[in-house]
Amino acid sequence: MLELAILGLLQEAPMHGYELRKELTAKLGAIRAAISYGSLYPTLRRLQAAGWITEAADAPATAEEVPALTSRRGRVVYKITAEGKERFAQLIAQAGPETYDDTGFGVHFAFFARTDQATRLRILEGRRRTIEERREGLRDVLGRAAERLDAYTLELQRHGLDACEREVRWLEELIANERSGRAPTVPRPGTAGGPRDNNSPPPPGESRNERPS
Amino acid sequence: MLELAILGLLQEAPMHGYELRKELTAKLGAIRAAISYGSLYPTLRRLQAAGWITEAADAPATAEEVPALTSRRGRVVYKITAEGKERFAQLIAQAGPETYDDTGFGVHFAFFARTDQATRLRILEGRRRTIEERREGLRDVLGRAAERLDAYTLELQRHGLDACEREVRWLEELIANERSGRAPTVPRPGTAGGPRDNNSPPPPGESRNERPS
DNA sequence: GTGCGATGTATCGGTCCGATACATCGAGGC
DNA sequence: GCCTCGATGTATCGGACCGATACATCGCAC
Repeated sequence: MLELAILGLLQEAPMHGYELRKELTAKLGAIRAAISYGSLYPTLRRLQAAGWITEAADAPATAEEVPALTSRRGRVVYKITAEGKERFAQLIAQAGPETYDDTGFGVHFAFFARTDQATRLRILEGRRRTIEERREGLRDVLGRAAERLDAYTLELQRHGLDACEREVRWLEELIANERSGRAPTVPRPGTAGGPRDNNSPPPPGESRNERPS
Repeated sequence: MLELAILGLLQEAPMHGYELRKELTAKLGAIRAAISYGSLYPTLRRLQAAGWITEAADAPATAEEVPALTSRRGRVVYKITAEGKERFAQLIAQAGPETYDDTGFGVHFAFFARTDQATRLRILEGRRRTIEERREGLRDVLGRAAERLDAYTLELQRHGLDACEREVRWLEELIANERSGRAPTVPRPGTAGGPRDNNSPPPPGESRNERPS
């Protein structure tokens, strides 16, 4: 998964590790906390060894030589290679079971802008299937084994069931949109904050964003 | 986490590996797919080495000897030791950062029936804090970096933000209940199955599933 | 002039997963 | 009577990822 995410991000711009982690966190913030360096750096090394990315030490400010003072190691900028782009295309197009679990789906979805429509549809439907099965499992437990479980465990299952039902509905919307060629936006009744406003009302002073919709 | 879950389950009854996995899946189905044997068996070995569980080969049917025919290995039943119970109590009572991530919180919550109220409150509030921070991160990205991101990534963030807000509300309810000594049940508008019943109505006869919607 | 937080690269031990292998047992078909 | 097939059951191995930790530089506030 990390491999796919890194390749995808480097396709937009060359980056060094630290930056990569920040972008990764921004892009995948909805599905995982933050990528650990203990995963990131080894993976970068692996990708480099495979020839999918290359190291491009960033030139200091002016093109002037700066002759090895204190042997400044500095940041290591990685960029994707042609083989790397191929690899990305191959990874993004294939959909196995690991594409449907929480993390795998999230990463794939985050790069849907670089995925063709048929694959998008396939992944959305696979994910829906997976969540529907999880939902049935929870319903089973809540129905069959309810008296064996304590109130807290039960409440946990109910909350999980709720989340499943919600996600299935979300996926249905996305699938419908996908089929009709509309933009991937799901209507949301009363989003955070405003009672009837569609987007987050920016505090006056720094008003950056227009309204996207 | 697995260690805590195993110790918790074995506190209810001795079990063998396969059974343990099924119970684990039932109890934690809301937060993780299924425990892999590649985690389960090594962990069991580790717990046994630490003296927290012991192996108790189950006696075949009658107490009669069954003299080593085909060297039937059979199932290995594990039971918790006194030290194991201590270990469980210690693990369940302490709350660090790893107690607040998705998996850690889920496991702790699943054993809230064996946790004292002060700890429950501490964990619920820590979890709320964690989710609030995640929520703020998502709001930031949606507000500040919206124009840098494509429509799919944006939709993913919105869905994540939604889930965060929902979970915070759920936690608020649970915290309020906890403080007032009520049962850990959160009111749910149109739950699956019953329109007004509070608990699972055991279906008469064999008619398993009513109509879900 | 100095401490401190952000930036930046890197490794190590440990947890957990997915694939795989293999053996037993009861039910059902033929 | 035989045979296959799915559920039950134990186990290992390589790999992905995390959390803790270490260390170095830079700019800025005090």
